[in-house]
Amino acid sequence: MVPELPEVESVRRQLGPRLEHRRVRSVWTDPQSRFAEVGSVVGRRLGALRRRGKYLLVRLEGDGGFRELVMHLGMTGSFRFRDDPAGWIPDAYVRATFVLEDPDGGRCVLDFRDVRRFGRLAVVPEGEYGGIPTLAKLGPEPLSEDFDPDRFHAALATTRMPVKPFLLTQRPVAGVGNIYADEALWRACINPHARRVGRARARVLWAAIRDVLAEAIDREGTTFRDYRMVNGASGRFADFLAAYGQHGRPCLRCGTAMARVVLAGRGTTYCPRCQRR
DNA sequence: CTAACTACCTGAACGC
DNA sequence: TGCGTTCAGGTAGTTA
Repeated sequence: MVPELPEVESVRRQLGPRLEHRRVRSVWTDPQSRFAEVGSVVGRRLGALRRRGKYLLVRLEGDGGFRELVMHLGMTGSFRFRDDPAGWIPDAYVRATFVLEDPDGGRCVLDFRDVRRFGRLAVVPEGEYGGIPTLAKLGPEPLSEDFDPDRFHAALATTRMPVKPFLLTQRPVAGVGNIYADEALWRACINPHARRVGRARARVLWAAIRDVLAEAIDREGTTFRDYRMVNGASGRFADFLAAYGQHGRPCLRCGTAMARVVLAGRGTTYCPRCQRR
């Protein structure tokens, strides 16, 4: 449901080729959604669509210094092309619409739809994320070489927060949200309340994060409720969840009933036997 | 500076 | 059937 790194990466792969090198002809934004500054993308040519954590970034090519369009799907954000063969009728939840023109003059219409309005669209000078604090302090990309097991262990040692809420801050690693935090901790047999994670267990968690995110990207993410691909399809990782949403079901490793608690205000599912404190 | 708390937002699910 | 309440949760802003 919730767009985390695998979901955002899947969106990036589908959306990117259809944005790059196109020029923005016009933009409409929902006045209630505080996206007014996005109007400044009109006339700009779009560079490659990149991703950092759960953020999508597009360089805006134009006069003077480069600026950047920063997009976050929040809880329920999605992009759809209105010329989609499956048909896409804009509804009350479309918060922004981009009319794009390709170099041959062909036009297409891209809608940003977001029921709960947690999504964000912003335009900033390229790389200047001071107004987007989570992006400014974002940890390393988990599937890049910047994500190093020893540095991850060191990062975990800098806080006294329980490990799961700390993962959700996006500081030790980028892009892990509630679903994949529960999955990675289950795989690593680490209790979500743990306040100290030793070097060896940090390495296991490091590997678990990389593995679960890579597997979820292979299946185009998890669709729990709202999340959809740009083409409207659902992600196929939901059937492979071992922890998230599985409370009451037997643990896939030991058969003990999975437990659910609220930790730092977030629903948290774990195996009380495999993931002992 | 860190960490804890709350607001934001709305449909779905739930309870009586 | 209908109405009110609770839940979901990523991020940002505020407070201690």
